Amino acid sequence: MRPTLQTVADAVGVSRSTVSNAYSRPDQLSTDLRDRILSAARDLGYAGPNPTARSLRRGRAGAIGVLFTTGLSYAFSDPYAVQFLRGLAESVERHDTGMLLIPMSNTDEEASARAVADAVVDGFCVYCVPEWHASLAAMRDRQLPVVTTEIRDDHRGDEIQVGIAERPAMAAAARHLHALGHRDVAVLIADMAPATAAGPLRVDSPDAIRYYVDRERAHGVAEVFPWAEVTLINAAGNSRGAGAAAAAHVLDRAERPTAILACSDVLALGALDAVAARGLRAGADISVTGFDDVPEAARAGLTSVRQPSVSKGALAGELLLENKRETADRRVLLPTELIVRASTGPAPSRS
Amino acid sequence: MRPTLQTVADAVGVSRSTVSNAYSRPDQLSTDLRDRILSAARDLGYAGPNPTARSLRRGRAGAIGVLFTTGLSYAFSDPYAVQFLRGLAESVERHDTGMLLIPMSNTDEEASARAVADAVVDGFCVYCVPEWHASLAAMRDRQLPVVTTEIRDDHRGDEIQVGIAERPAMAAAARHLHALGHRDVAVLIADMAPATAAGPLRVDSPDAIRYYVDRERAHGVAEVFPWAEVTLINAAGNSRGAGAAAAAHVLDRAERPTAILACSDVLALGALDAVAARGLRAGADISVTGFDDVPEAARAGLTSVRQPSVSKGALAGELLLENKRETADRRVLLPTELIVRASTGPAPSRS
DNA sequence: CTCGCGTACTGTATCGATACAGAGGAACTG
DNA sequence: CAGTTCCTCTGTATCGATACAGTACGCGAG
Repeated sequence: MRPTLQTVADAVGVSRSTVSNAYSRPDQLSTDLRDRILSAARDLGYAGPNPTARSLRRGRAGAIGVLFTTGLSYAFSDPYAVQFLRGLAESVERHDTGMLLIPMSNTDEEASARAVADAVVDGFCVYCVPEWHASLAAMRDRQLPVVTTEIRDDHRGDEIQVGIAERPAMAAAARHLHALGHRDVAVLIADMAPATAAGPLRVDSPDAIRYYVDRERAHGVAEVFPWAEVTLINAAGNSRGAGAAAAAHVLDRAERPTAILACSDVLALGALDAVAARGLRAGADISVTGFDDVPEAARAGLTSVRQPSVSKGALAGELLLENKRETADRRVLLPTELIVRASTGPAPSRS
Repeated sequence: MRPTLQTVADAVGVSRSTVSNAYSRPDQLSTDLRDRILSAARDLGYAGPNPTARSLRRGRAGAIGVLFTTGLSYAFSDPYAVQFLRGLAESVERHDTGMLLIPMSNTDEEASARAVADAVVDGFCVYCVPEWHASLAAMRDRQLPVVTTEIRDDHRGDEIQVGIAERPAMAAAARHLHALGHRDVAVLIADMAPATAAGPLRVDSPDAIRYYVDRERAHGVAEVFPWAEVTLINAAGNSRGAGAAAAAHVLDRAERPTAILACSDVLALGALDAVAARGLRAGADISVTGFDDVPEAARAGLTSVRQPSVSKGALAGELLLENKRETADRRVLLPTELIVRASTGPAPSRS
C-alpha cells in the first residue's frame, strides 16, 4: 500500500496533524522537525498529500471546468477560441487554479453530461455551447458558479456574463457593406450541430437559427438588409474547409451575392479560399467580412469585426474566481470595432 | 448547508448506501424506490454525489493532467499541438476521463510545480516540456503513470513513450535539400525558454541545444551537412511572427543561406512570410522546409516532414489509460514522411 | 509564586461519498 | 416444509487528508 500521512507520522513518531502541517503550514512547526519529517517522507516514498483528499477536506477543488463546443476539434482550430482560452488560462493560473477541459460531444450528449456531473471543479466557464445541449442542464444541477461568454436578456439564474453586443457588432459590418452599395448579401454561419446539410438555407427569420450567437449576428444583418433578401449559408462546422465548401455553394450560382458576411474569421478565410479558387478577386468581384479579427485576418486582408479575445478570457476567469463576487459586476459588455481591409469594396455593377 | 447523500436518505427514510446506489448502480434497487429517491433529491436541491468525495473513495480522479509548454500561448497557436490535443481528448473521453490542462509557466516554474502537485489526476501526459523544468520533478514525485511524446534512450523510470524518430525524420529533409544542390543551410529553432536573443546562434554541436526535440532534429541535419557550416537561428518562440523575425536576421545578410530548415511548420510559415516580404521567391531564391505538415503547410506549398498528429495524441491517451498496461508496448514509434512541395527547389547558383 | 502568553505539537471530528459483507423476506425447488 | 436462490436494502468501515480546540511547557512580568 502507498504511504499516507499516517505512515510518515508513525515513522517519525509525531501526529498526523504535524506531518500535514509540515507540508501545508510550515510556520506551525520547528524547522528541525519539519526537515526530519520531509526526509522521512522521502525515504518512505511518500508522494505528498493526496490532492483528492485535500480537496474534499478543504472544500475546494482547485480547478474550473471549461465547457467547449463540438468535440474540441473545431474549438481548438479557431484561433479566436485559442486566444480566449489563453486569457482564461492566465487568470485562472493567477488564482492557483487549474482548467479542466470538458469537450461537448455532439454525438453523445449524455457522455458530456456525465463528464460535467463528475468534474472535480469549483465552477464552470461555458464557451460556445448550444443552449439545448444536455450538459448545460447537468451543469446547472451542480449549482456552482458559472460564467458564460454570451450576454443574454433571457439568461438563467445568476450566471456571470462576459461578452459583446453581438447584434450591433454585426450590424456595423452590414452597414459598411450597405454603404459600399451592396444589396444582395449572404450570411455564412456554422451549424453547431451537424444535422443540417451544408449550403444555402431557408429560414423565415433569424429567430430560427438555433445557436444564440449566430442568431444575434443574423439579427444584426437583418437590421440593415431586409431578411427576405438575405441568403443564409450553412457550413458543416466552424473550420476553414467547411467555410470554403459552404461558400462554394453560392459562388457557383448564376446570381451570386455581391458580399458574404461570415460569423467567424475562420469561415471567412474559407470563403476567401473559395473565392480565390474561382479566380475571383475579393474586394472587387465579391466582398467578404469576418468576425473576431484573428491575426490571420490581418495577413489575409480580411475586413472583420474585432472583439477582445484574450481579455475576454481573462475577465471571465477573474469574475468567476474572485471571491468578492457579490460586489463585482455580474455582466460585462466588451467593446467591438469594425476593421476595414481589402476584402471589402464597392459592389460590382450588375451586368 | 448543502444537502448530502445523508440528507436525502433521511428525507426518504432509507440508508445512505441506497441513495448512493440510486445514482451509481441503478440495478441494485427497485425502480420505484429509485424514482422516489431521485425526486426527493430534486426537491431538496441535492446536486448529485460530490465528485471529490467520490474520487477519494473510488481511488480514481477521472482525469489526466496535461503538461503543456510555455504558458499555453504558443502551445495553442501551433496547429500541430492542437491536433495532438484533439486526438488525446478523443481517446481520453472514450475512457470517461477528463483533461486537466496544466500550463508550464516559464517565469514561475514553482507555480507550475505546485499546480502539478495539487492536480487531481490519475496520470500525466507531457507535451513539449523542456527537461529541466521544475514541474517535471514534481510530476515524478507523484508516482503516477506518465506518457511523453518523446522517444528517448536516456528515459527515466517507466514512462510510456509515443513519438517519432526525430533525427532520421529531419535528416530526410536535409538530404532532400542536399540533393537539390544546397550546401549553405540554416536551421530555425524555437528557444523554449526565452532567455537567448532571437537571431543567429553559435553552438559548437547540436548537443548544446537545450530542448530535446530541437536537439535531435539538429543532429539530423548534422548527419547530412557538416555542422560547422550550418547556421543556427533562434526564434523568440514557436510562433509564426517569431519565425519571421528570426528568419529576417539571416535573409538580410549579404551571404544568406540557400535553404532554411525549420523545426516546426509554424516557424517555417513565418520564414516564408519573411521571404515574401523581401520579394524573394520561395523554392527558387531560397528553399524552406517545415516540420509536422499541418493543414496550413499544404495551403502554403510548404515542403514539410509529416508526422501523425491526431493519432499520436490518441495513442498517448490510449496507452496511458489502458488498464492492461503491463502487456502493452511502453514505447511506440510512429512513422514520418517527407512531403515535397513548392517551397523547395534547386539551389540558386552563386552569383 | 502565580498569572499571562506565545510556541510547538496532539487528538478528535469531519469532509461526502463507496465497498462490501450481510440481513430479511419472497419465491422457487424437490 | 426445509433448503436454496434471488432481490432489496442496511450498516459499518474506509478513502486520506485538514480544521480546530486543546494540552504542555517555557519564560518574562507583577
